[in-house]
Amino acid sequence: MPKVGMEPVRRKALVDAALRVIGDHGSLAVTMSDIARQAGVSAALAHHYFGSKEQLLIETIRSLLRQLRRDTVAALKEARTPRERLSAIIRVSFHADQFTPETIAAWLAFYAEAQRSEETRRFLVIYARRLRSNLLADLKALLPADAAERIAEGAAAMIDGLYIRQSLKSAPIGIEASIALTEDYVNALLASASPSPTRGRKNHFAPSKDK
Amino acid sequence: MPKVGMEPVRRKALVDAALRVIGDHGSLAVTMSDIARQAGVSAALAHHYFGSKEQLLIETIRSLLRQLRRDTVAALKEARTPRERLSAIIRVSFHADQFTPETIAAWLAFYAEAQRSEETRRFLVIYARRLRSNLLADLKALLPADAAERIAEGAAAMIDGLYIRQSLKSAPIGIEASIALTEDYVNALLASASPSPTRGRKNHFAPSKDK
DNA sequence: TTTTGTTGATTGATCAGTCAATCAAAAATA
DNA sequence: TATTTTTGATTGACTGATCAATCAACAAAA
Repeated sequence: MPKVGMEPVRRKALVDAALRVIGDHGSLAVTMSDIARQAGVSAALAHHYFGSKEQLLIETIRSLLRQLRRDTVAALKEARTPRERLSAIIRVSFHADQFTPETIAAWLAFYAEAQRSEETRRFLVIYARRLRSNLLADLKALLPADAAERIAEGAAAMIDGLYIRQSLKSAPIGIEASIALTEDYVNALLASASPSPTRGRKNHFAPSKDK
Repeated sequence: MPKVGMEPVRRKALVDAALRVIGDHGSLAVTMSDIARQAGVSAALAHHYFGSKEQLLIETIRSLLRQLRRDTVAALKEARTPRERLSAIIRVSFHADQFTPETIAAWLAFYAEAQRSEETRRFLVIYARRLRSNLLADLKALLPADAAERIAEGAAAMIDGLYIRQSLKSAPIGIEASIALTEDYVNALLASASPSPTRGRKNHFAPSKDK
């Protein structure tokens, strides 16, 4: 069995195993032994390749993000108009792979971890920014910048909120319904922010100051 | 110092301490010693009154929920019309006490814990249901039931999503902006769901089933 | 003296991380 | 080609730290 060139194979196996174990267990409080067992190697080997548990977890979240970016790029490639691209972004967010209980649990665990681990937080901030700016780019083609920014913020929040609500597994909402809900939001706010594309917008964002 | 009738005092002190320590630390992986120290007693006493760490955490989340319900009931008492009540519910969700980094971190930690602890999950489900049904009750006074249900779901998701995004502390959104965003959503969907209150609604919620 | 409140010390379990040793492929050398 | 050396892969066993939970004991009311 012992051969040369095992490193990339083991690293991938361990990262994949970590994702699965974390997803099943619903928490980052899993042992290196659990992860290593899932990957079919010893815990010592996991330490050998990653140095520490924290580092393995960092690599794991990176892999989650990489997958999401791959999916997003692929989906955007198919879309023609800004409006289509918006739908593509929304669809990817609820893509079947991402929306399993295990993956949702893993995301949630990383969000919690981000409260303590600066590096984990950085990665999640990257995700949040990316989602927001993807939405923003296309919204700006349809709306004035200030309205576009608000809607991007709102849509991103709704997507994240649908995720977290899904994590409770009570009255699960379903992929299609989640997409529909987010699309509805975008449609309704596009309509209300530019009833006619040129003028007469109502300002829903009353700049009321904190009480 | 030892006097009789300490039990309720200590219980409250410990629960409050737990909330603070969890909020600061951003995780439930805090020790009984940490909590007890914050409350000014020994770890053994915390075990004496709560039996186990898990039980103390359960009581802590209950207290969080109790506070939220108190605030909600109070806010609803002031509101007259269904539309006012909707605004009251939204406002309470982002009430200053609830929207501090510490409290948000605590909520997030409990969401993560809910993946493992059945009892924690039950409490969060109660919260989710309560938010949804509060919104629903007033929306039903303004809209047909099916539209009301969708908007309630969407608004609840947006509220939770704004929370989770806030937890990342990058580009924090702020209380008033969060309220405005949610209000905007409700306004826009009220408008789009009943352009004239009687007929002509568009059905944004295509009942497409999950593939 | 009984009850209630309280703690320091201890126990037992769990885990991340380390280390020395083993094994087999690859490379170097004869 | 045959033999030796080197190197990467791999692990079991161990260590040190942490922590929840327990317990025996003590102090102050009742």
